Formats: sequence, C-alpha cells, structure tokens
Amino acid sequence: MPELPEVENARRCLIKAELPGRAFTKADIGWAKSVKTPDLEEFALGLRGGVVQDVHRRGKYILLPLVNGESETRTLILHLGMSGGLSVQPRTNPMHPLVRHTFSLDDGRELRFEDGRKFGKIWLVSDPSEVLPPLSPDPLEGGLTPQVLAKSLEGRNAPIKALLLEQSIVAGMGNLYADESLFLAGINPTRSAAGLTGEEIDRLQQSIVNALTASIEKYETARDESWPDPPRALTGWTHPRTEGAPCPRCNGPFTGTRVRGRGTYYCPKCQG
DNA sequence: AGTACGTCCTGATCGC
DNA sequence: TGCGATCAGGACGTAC
Repeated sequence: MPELPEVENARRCLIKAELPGRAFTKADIGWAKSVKTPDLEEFALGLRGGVVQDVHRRGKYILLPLVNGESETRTLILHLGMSGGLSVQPRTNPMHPLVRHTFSLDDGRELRFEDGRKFGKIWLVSDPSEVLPPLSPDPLEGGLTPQVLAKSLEGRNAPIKALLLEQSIVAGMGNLYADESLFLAGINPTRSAAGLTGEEIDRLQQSIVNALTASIEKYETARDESWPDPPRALTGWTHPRTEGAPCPRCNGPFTGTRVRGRGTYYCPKCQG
C-alpha cells in the first residue's frame, strides 16, 4: 500500500508518537534479507544507543537520523516495500503476526516494522546518498514544477504511466496515485510521454500535486480522529479500480488493462 | 540510453 | 465451506 501519502502518514505518526528523542536499545530482525547495509551483526551493534533526531521522508523512504554518545551521526533508512507499515507501541501490546522486525526503545516501547510480503528494506549508513537512488524533487515541496517534469519526459517514448512510476521522475509516486493523477488530468495512461503537449504536462503536474495532497489530508483527518490507533488504509483516490465501474465524471464504464505489468484503470472517454 | 520483462515474497481474494 | 489459482499498491537486475 505504501506510496507517498502512506509513507508521509507513517512519518507523521512516528512524530506524533514522539519517536524523536528516544534511543534504540535493541534490534530484533526477523527476516535477515530486509537488512541491506551493513551486515546483521554490525547493524545491531550500530543501532544500539542511537538517539532519534527526527523523522524525514525522501520519496517513499523514511529516514531516521541517529546520534550516539560520541556524537557520531548515522541514519536508519526504512523502505516499506509493497506491504510494509510502521508503528510505535508499548512492548506489552499484542504482536501483529506480520511484524517482521522490532526495534526496542529506551522508554518501554518499540518501533514495529510490519511487512507481510517481505519486500521492505532497511539500511544503516553514515551517508544516505550512498544508498538512495536518484529521486526527483519532492512533489509536495514545490520542486517538481511543470518545467522539471517536462524535462524528465523529454524524448521518452514509454507510456506516461510507466514513467510516472520512476522515482527519478516523480519521487514517491506509486501505481495507484499514478492512475489517479492521470485520471484527474484526463490523460490516457498508455500514451507515449513524448506525445504529450505542454498543456497536458502542466495539467499532469497539477494533478499529481492535487492527488497526493488530497490523500494526505484524508490521512491527517483520520489520524486525528483515531489516534493512537494508526489510521487503516483509506481510499485516497477518486477513480474506481474495477473493470466496468462507472466513471465519476461521465458515468461511462472504466477500463482495466496492464501497463508494464501493472494493473491500470482509466476512463476511455475522459482519458481518450 | 531507453525499454521491457522476470524475480523477490506471502497474504488476501476470487472462482469453482 | 473448502481449496487451488490468481492477484497485489515496489524496485531492481538483466537483456535486447
């Protein structure tokens, strides 16, 4: 589930749970392959004693800058993959069966990393740029202007939907919000990026920002209402994801197809 | 370089 | 109700 809005929601939950200021006392890794850097032993050793300074997000990555007693700084980086989720809970709370990793804190709570499909990833590094892939400016912080987007799409003949999923083009974009952005912009997901007009790219850029912002707002409300239970996954998009379902705009039937192997839904009439 | 495909995993859901 | 088949919202390595 985690795309930019879900990861941003997770980030805000960790802030609200007052994770910053706490120190890690222990790492319990339940699926070794999740830890990419360094090796397991060094990871557990390096994490111990680290005091969380803040919770940042870069695209779909959560970054926890840590400082230990000797004022050495490292960063714990988490990627939630396809099915990951994070929560901070008292150690005594019942453990969800899909929690793969737990990071004990110095106040009797622990950071829990749930990851049913085991596609999540974890790094502990001195310099995040060692492991982070190239990412576009964050769509929520104004850096992803129509000009920047147009430049990224220049000369690219792949379907626009496929390119929106590239994190170097739109950091944080995922399959669902790609469909939603294209629906809002009225653009067919299968069209070649190079064939888009300047006006369409402008509309697409605006739709990307709108789609992500609207979803985050929904999470914001849900979090306030349901705290401390993290908001369940909510429907942060407006287009249907069922073949034949009525288009919210023209009432015509939605089409389901595959673009680069990913489930793709669009209105053939509004997104001709 | 750009594009397309297979692969890593298991839980949830669908159809018979 | 039970059970096998299919599907899932990410990302990367590989090959053309």
